[in-house]
Amino acid sequence: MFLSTSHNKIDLKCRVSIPASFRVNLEKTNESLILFKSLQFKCIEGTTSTRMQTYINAIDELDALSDDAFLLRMMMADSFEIKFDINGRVVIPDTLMNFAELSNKAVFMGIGESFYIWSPSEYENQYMKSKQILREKGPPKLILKKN
Amino acid sequence: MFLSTSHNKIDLKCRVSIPASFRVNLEKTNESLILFKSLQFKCIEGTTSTRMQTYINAIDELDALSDDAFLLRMMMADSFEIKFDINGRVVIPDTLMNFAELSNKAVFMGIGESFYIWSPSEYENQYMKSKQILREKGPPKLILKKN
DNA sequence: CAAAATCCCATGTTATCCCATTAAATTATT
DNA sequence: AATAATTTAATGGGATAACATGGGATTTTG
Repeated sequence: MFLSTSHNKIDLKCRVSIPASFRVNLEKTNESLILFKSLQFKCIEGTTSTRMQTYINAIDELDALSDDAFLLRMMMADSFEIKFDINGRVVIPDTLMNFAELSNKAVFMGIGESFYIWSPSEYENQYMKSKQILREKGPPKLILKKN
Repeated sequence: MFLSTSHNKIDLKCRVSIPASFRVNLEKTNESLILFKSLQFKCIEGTTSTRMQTYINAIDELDALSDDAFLLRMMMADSFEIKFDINGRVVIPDTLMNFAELSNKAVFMGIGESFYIWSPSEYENQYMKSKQILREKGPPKLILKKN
């Protein structure tokens, strides 16, 4: 499970430390890390290789000519299998740096099955936005039980 | 799995480097590389020999006299088992070069179980198209579904 | 024997590995 | 409880290896 938020520095080589708790989460199941462009936000999404594999398997079950299949294939094309260095750092690929408009700071935000990497300013925007929605519409109606 | 995108040069001998991560993916399962004409796009598709075998098996489950079976057999006829040189390069067969309208640049696009090889311009077209679909229809539904 | 395909080595660039250092957090000691 | 000691985490930078590519030598083929 990926939880909590932390602010780390991106150096000149585009290296950044993945928060230790996130790393432990990957290591204990011996999974590798996948980074890809979020389809919803201007941020990078990180997840496990097994979760990515379920997406890949899902493609085969769709109509190969459908828009959904097309978008999922594009998502794979914008995905990267990322290796850690001995200190728990990764290099963020150029295309992802540009897409999320990252420069020297990254905000890691754990959201359960995956996590987001934001630029500080974009993170601030989304954070404000969520507070406003909460004020206007109240807490979400969660359905915890499956039917 | 085949992930991410890279732009490589095709030299005068029609040689091109297969991205290292794709090669590793093939080597670790000791599979050979198959290249063939995409049935959907103006591009070359690359995949593993075992996945090609699943295509072959799929033909037998179709009506042998159907158009689908006919098209799949034609696909096999335009397929090539490709050998690497010592540096991880392959030679792209003439018919595939022509089919995908390749000249001196190739865009390798990993899409999970296989990958595409595009001309830069055709790649650009498809990429733009995907961004437009995403804008108009939003992310694919399956991505929101939890397992 | 000529033309083409294949093999093998050379090179520049980029990414990766490894060690050193700083900062933070945790535990131990008085 | 305060401070010292130890561990863990985050960052910086240089050495090394890997990758993509060019070009020549050798083999194959028609």
